[in-house]
Amino acid sequence: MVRRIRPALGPLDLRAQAILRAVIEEYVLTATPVGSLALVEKYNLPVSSATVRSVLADLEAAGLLSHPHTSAGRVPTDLGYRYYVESIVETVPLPAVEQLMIRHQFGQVEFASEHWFRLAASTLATATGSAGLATPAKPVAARLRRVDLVAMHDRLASLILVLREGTVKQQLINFEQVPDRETLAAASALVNGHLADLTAAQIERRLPRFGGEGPVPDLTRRIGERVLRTMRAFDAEKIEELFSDGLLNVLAAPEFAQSDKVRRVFSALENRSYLGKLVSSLAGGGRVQVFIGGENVPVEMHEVSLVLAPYGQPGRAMGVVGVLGPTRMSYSHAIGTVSFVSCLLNELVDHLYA
Amino acid sequence: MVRRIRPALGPLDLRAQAILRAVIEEYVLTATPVGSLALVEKYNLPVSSATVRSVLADLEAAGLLSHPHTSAGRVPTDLGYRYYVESIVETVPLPAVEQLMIRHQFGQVEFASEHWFRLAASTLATATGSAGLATPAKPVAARLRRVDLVAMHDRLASLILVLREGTVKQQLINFEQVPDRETLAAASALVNGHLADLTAAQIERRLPRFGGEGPVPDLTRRIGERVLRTMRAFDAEKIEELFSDGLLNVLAAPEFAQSDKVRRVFSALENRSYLGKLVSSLAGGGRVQVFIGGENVPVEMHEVSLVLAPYGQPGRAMGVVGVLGPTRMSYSHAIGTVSFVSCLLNELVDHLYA
DNA sequence: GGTTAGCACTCTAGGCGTGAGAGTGCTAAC
DNA sequence: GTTAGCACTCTCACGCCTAGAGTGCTAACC
Repeated sequence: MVRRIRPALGPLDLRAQAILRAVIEEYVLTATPVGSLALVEKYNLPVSSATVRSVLADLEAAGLLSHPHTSAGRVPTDLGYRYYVESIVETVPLPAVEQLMIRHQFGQVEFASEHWFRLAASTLATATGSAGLATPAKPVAARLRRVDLVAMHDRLASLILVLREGTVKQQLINFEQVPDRETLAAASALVNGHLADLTAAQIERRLPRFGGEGPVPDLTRRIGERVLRTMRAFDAEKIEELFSDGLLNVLAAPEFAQSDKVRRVFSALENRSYLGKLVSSLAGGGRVQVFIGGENVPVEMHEVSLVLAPYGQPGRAMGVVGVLGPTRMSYSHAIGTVSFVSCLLNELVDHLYA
Repeated sequence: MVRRIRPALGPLDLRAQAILRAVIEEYVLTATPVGSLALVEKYNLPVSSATVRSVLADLEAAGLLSHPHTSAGRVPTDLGYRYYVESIVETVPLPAVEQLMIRHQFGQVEFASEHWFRLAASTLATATGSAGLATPAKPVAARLRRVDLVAMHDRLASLILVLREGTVKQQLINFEQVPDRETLAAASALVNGHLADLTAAQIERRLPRFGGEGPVPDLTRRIGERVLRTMRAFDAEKIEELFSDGLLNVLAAPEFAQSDKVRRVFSALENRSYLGKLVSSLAGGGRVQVFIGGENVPVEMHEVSLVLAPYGQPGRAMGVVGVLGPTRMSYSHAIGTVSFVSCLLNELVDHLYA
């Protein structure tokens, strides 16, 4: 699903690594091709610019750097970033100050899972200066905790499903005439008795067997079917809810000065199907993963990178948080931040499941 | 709040109106300044280009048209559009075919209010080629229908508020040790008995009076307070939920070829406070309203127009739907579409309230 | 008086050439 | 293996120019 190109070269010698690193970090900073002279001056390299030039030529031959034109400096390729991320950069944990600030923000917010994702996205956005992404922790297979029937008026009732993971789903049901309160309560009690703590699959098996029960068999059956349908829909929906924040950060980057590129980034984010795939591939567990520029399959994402991390409890409920930014992003910082936020969400989800 | 500039001129004579109309419609179509010759040819005007030129000069003097530079054609001003919208264009209802298609879509979707807003936004987006906007129908003052307490595990419970308008709010509550099922049920029954069908203000008055009741007075009191807080928050939140769709449509328009303009449009949409004000000013009732370019207060919205309509039941629950597009948009079509969709939502809300 | 043809005028968009500047790659010396 | 020196290449910014579009004015016309 993700075209992952491994650097097809032996380990670079230390000097080459240092120079690659310098090129990348300088380019991340300035967004302009970097030349040999600038490198020597800014990074106090113990060699002359001529030597640097020959190393740069080697790195270019290896496919790690490229050349917009003859008389321009070097620009990292996707492969260069990949090598940098995997072999050069050390993952620095987020500074304690920032950790504290973020923790504080999470302390401030209303204690309801929905707020956490929004906050995660916006926190990531401000901390990294890119766009923050977050999906809710989605249960692998939702389990019903309880249903409730509430009359809205004499022809409409509201069916409320509380799922074991704390999510609430609501559905409206039309009636010729809504049954009285006791009947509704009896029906939902019956449904609760039979279907509580079951998954959609289990409910489906159980459903035929409690067809004609209770004082109003039709009603019970109807509710049962609605419950099943709703839970099925919930299980099926991929990442319908992908919170994002700070898109403007990304659009402000100089590489998106032309509006068509802006539009491409934009449609990248609307490409839920690809992001959905990434998310589900990540949800298996593991740590922070990085998807650089052209490694992303959709063309509209060839100029952006994703730094994503799963969170939650494997096998129970998983979600993903991360960052979307220009390929030219500070990967070390992004990785550190995403990693921290995912740990934070882990704690919260753990708390939810005790 | 909205700087509304009324055209400060007497009624234009018919020929001038026809020419203004032609200029606007041609400009909407082509996005390039329109010249006198093109007008005569395309719109079969019974006069020569010289005559048209003198009329154009008059319209420009009146502030309805402007001139990018000496040798360019005319471009409508915001005032020109305003005059067009108020005095020239006849509001055409949406063609029956489109009406049917939209109705059909609404028939397909899950019967739950949340889906309607999303659908409204996306329908408007595709129908008008601009960005579609929709806010949920927000009750003037929410009324509690019922609360429910569900244990999640032994230290966490979920408090569920069903509001009379069909909305469901959920909150998590921490415990040292969650009380058993019966206690929770008793407590929520007590709360329901006292607070059902009340607004936040009423609950606040009632709250002190049922302090020490029931088997677990502390619990009851705690829930009561949480209920109040949640309902307060719900009443206070402006248009936290503004669904939008089809932003890419707008960004693709030639007037946003430079990326800084794109960014401005973008931040316009994130400017929830202004949109919120518009929404609440509209929510009083009334029909479709149009806000053209510079009539909008925030600078970042000076190049876009809004066509908004309220829907819902005045005094009970109101929301807003509409369209955001470039100033150069087909107002007649937008007005027709927005009007139709707001009527459709009216029907749905009516159904909700019976 | 309103309308029209004719015409000079104005302004922009785009193609072209030029020169400065940046950075390379090569070579020969260290 | 490293470095200084230097010729070479390419882009970017600037100014110039022309073609084209559209106006505004004037004088003739109905």
